Amino acid sequence: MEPARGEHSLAIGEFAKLTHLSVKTLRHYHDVGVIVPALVDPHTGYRRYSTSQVGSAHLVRRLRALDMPLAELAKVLDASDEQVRNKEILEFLQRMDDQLAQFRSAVASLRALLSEPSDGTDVTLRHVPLTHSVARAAVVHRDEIGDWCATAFPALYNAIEQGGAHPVGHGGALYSPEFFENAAGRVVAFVPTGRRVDVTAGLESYDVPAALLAVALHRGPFEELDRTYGSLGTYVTTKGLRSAGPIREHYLVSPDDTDDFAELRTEVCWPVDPASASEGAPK
Amino acid sequence: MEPARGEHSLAIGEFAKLTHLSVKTLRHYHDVGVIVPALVDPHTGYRRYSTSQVGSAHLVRRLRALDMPLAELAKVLDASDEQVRNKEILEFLQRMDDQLAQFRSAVASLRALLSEPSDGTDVTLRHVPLTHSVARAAVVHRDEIGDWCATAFPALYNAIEQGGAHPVGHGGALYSPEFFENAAGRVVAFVPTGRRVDVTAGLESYDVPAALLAVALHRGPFEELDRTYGSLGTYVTTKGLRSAGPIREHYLVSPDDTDDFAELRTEVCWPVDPASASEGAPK
DNA sequence: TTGCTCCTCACGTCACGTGAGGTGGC
DNA sequence: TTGCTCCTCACGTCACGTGAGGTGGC
Repeated sequence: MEPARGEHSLAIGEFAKLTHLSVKTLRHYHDVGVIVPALVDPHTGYRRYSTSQVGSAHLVRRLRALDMPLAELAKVLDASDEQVRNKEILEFLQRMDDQLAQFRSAVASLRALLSEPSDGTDVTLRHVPLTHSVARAAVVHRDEIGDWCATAFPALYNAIEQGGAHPVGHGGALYSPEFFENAAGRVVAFVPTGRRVDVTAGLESYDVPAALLAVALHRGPFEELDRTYGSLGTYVTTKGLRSAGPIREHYLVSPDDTDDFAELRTEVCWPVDPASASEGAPK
Repeated sequence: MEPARGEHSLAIGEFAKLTHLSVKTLRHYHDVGVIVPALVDPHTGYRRYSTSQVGSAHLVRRLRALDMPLAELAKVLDASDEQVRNKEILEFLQRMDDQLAQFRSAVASLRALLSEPSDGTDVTLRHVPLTHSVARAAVVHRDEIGDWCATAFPALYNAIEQGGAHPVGHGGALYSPEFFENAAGRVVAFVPTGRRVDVTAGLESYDVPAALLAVALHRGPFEELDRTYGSLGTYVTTKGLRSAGPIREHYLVSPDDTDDFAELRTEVCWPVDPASASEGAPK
């Protein structure tokens, strides 16, 4: 890219003043291709920027202030079409709104932890029978679990309807230990149907196994599930129960039912070995 | 720290389930002293966590969701006193409010850049004489410039009053090239007094040098100063003017005068070599 | 006893910042 | 010509994640 006629060229230090980006930052942006100098002296390696690059540098500064990754930034700047570029930026701003909401709820969650006493969550033991269901399984990262469920459950309910069947209970999911221990692992989202249903690609007919479950009811947003997991896990541990199989969640009141996440209700179910439970009973 | 009587011990994988922190993360937190296991088997190295540690792990998760640095987190958790701890957290939440405001203004600044055309800022050339002032100088990082000015200027106005003098113009500051090029550099905040004033420690009597200034008026928040710098710097470059000395800002309407940052008015002044200006004149 | 869980390095990632040591431009 | 600006490595930082390779516990 050569400077057009009438444009003037700036040394990196001058360009830093006009853009409020540091020299170190500018060199880094050159390395990764975010802002490439209009000219690089082949002999000395001196970078020369054109005054016409100042505007996009200002854009870069603003997008970086909002933590847009450099790789995405490079793509945005490369967008040949002006309108494509602005559309991508507006989509990014949309994601920023989501982040803002997350931020707010993180603050609320911290305040709640400080103000509310560690609750003595009620735990009940419950036998559940094998349950015919329609399910979708995948390896999911914890960060993406919300989005994944948001597409999985509509697909499941839709498939059940297409199959001429009806849900006979709330949707739920099984979480492998790796999901918690590695922050990513196999998740099975299911909706019970009571009978086998023919399903389309991407879904499967699945029998949720019978189990003895230690169950606690979680009230509120999913980000605060750790508290209920803590109470339930402490209960299981102190009672000397041995865990048996993937943890389950039952979505009694889900985001499909309410926009107020304080109203969400989730059963957290910790499968336990019946032998360990009966050992504890006589005590 | 040994587990108290009645507490039960958890392997790292179990602790991960109760806290929703990954095993890798828990090992890292051990390394840096944020969450130290209640017990480490000296033979096998196996970590053992007590159920009483679950609560502080939940706190850690929330503070990390708000990007509290681990070093600060370790201090918060070490706070012997319960009240000290909560006070530190509430102070942190206060800082979060500030961050939230910054985030909003970053979004606004991006939208403004997309919607408003690159403005043809008016630039004027102006000779200013040497000006007796009271000043405070320091090496300041760009991130801290706002806070630094917020303490510097009240100190300057106060010293002038104590010295029985009066300000004879708006406050301003000189910014060394390094401030822009390295994101940190010498800054001199000054308030003109028209005469010498005896000053207290930390301040100095300072003569702002005479200069020929290329001046542009910036309207709006300081985060958007880059746009005015871009216009002004482009002007100086295209006119073939040589810059001469640190850039100055004059705070015509400052945060002391208004809470609405859209109303801020800042003169950005680019000292230029008079010889280069007269060369341009005949053209 | 099998496999699962746990362990410790060592290195990678992301977006720069920090020197060291050296050369070019006005 | 002096000093200032610019250059390129190489390494550090922060908060983890990613394997590799190996051992302990039920």
